[in-house]
Amino acid sequence: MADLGEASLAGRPVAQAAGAGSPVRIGDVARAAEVSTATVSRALRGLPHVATATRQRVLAVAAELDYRPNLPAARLAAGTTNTIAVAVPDPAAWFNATMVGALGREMTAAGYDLLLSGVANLDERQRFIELNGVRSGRSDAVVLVDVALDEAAAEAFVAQGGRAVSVGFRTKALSSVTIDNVAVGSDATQLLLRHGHRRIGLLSLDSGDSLNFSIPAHRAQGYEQAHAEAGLTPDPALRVSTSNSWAEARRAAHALLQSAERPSAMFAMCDEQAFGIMLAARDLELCIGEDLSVVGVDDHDQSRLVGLTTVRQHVAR
Amino acid sequence: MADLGEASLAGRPVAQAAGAGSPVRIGDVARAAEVSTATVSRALRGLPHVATATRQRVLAVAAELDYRPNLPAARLAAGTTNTIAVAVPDPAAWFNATMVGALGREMTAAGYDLLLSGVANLDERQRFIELNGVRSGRSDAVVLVDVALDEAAAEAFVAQGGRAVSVGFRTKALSSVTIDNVAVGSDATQLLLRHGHRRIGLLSLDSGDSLNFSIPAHRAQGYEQAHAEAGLTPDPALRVSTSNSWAEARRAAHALLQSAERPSAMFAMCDEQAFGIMLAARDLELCIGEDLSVVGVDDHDQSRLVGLTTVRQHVAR
DNA sequence: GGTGATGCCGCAAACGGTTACAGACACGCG
DNA sequence: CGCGTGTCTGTAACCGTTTGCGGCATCACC
Repeated sequence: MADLGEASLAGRPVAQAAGAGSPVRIGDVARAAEVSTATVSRALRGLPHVATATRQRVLAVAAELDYRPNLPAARLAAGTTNTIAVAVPDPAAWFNATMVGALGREMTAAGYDLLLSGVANLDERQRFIELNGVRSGRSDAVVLVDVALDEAAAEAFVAQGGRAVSVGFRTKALSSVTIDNVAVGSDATQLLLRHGHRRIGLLSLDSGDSLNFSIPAHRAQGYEQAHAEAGLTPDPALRVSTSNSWAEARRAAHALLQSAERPSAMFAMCDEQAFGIMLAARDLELCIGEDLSVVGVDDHDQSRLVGLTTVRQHVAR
Repeated sequence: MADLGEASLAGRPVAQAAGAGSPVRIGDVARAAEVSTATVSRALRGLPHVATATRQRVLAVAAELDYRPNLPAARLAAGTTNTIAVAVPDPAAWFNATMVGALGREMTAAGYDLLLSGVANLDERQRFIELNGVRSGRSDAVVLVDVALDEAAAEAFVAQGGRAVSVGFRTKALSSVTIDNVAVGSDATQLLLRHGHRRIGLLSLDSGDSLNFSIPAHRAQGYEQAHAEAGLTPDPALRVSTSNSWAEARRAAHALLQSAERPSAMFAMCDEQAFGIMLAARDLELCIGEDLSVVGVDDHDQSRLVGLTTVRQHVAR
């Protein structure tokens, strides 16, 4: 049965793909293997209902012909894309990049493609959501990393059949993975309180360009909570807020650290800000660890170099 | 002419997309606008040969119906994907992340999707190249960031009609954008020589997991060259090599800095390594800037915090 | 030997767009 | 008025897979 097929391809050169000769289509494989395209399709994708001998013959012929299925065609016919769209506010930021890297590894392992979009403002978010709805068939699912969606939008998205996962914020309509940011704020603050600090500055994150308002809010809440549990009330004057650029953080910290009753410690939303604070401290010739303690949140490798204490978040699982 | 169309949609609710009612296809738009699908297709994509009135009617109807073209179908028919696949060794590394961010911005602006793949070894590279050839129609082009391709592979790729751009290394068959890494190495070394250093350590990058062997080689070449121009010969003992992890760099630097005739300056391939060196220096209670000068290459924002001198590369244009 | 179950396989109809080609129409001009 | 020219639009043939359904052996079993 398979003899003819096997025989016919014996000894032929393995790669005849040079030049731009007419691309090999599934029909060509079918013809060469003396089966129908249906069988080729099934055999190549490991579906059942294909005799072992047939499958192997098809596999051999496909390899011989160097056949590559046409993805758009397959996607159209199957109605599935094996692609997941990932939205991050800024692909270059440490946390996001690390997250994208981890997602990429998992997806590759699972046979999915990763479509990356930078989504930094409401317009872009809108566009992203529209373009990745089920209807356009661009992706099978989306994961939103620190790109918040309001409940209504999330519901509408899933109502149309969209699948979405959110990272970094919680939405009822979506499954989400987040860390407990109240706990983060609380832990960091408690740490400082235990070390005897009583004037702890809070450098919060502007919601300006970010689409995830809840993180700084929750961490600030933890900050308040830790104070409350210690029977203290934080001085509102110690609370400032900037974007996540170290330059802005530096300016803000500079001002704060020059004030009459300057804080003895600072809690920053992210390490970028923490670096800014440390720069400001250096400007003012304050010694980190003695004159000023700083706690950040992420966990750059570099953090430890400069003696920055951080609450660690394990980005990759 | 357009009256009927215009009239018929006046006052209707804008969004009737709720629920998972049968998805709107191009035919529905055509029917509602009283034109053929061909005209709808042309109108929606801004192609010529459509009367202005007709185009506007189609646009209005499409918006009204909340029509979203099905991408796989469009791609199949048009034979183009509007997608560019980007390969980077490690999406989380600073340089790569920054590059991906910049590419993403440009591509979004140009209407392209960015498909991201981590390509860290030869198998993955092979897979990437196969999957992104023209034949599979997954992407219109690829950009290889620090993922080197040998000439033969590159030629084969373009011979089949593939388009590729390489970043960080040069290949005859591909257009490539790279910095002059010999100059980088030379500049850095000259800087140190000018400052009076005569024993300059070189911390090179292993080619182990990286797919781009030429960068460290070129920089090392610049290092040699600068020495030669100054009439000096670098001590081979000062030349070590690690992966791009700061931990390994730290170990290597530790050993080097403990040796009898330790270097007074170090040139590192990347800032990750430079950080490792600085950690080692701290271990040994050497003062950066006095006992040891360190020059790295990238340009993290954080670099300036720790007094690391870097040769700056403008990643984004 | 008849019969139902089972396992492989092929036919052909989708999937939802794009586009070559040709038709229709208006217009200007000799 | 006939005809060439140019602009707009429709018809229908793809693009290359996937998959529901039915056919046909083969086999087990009564």
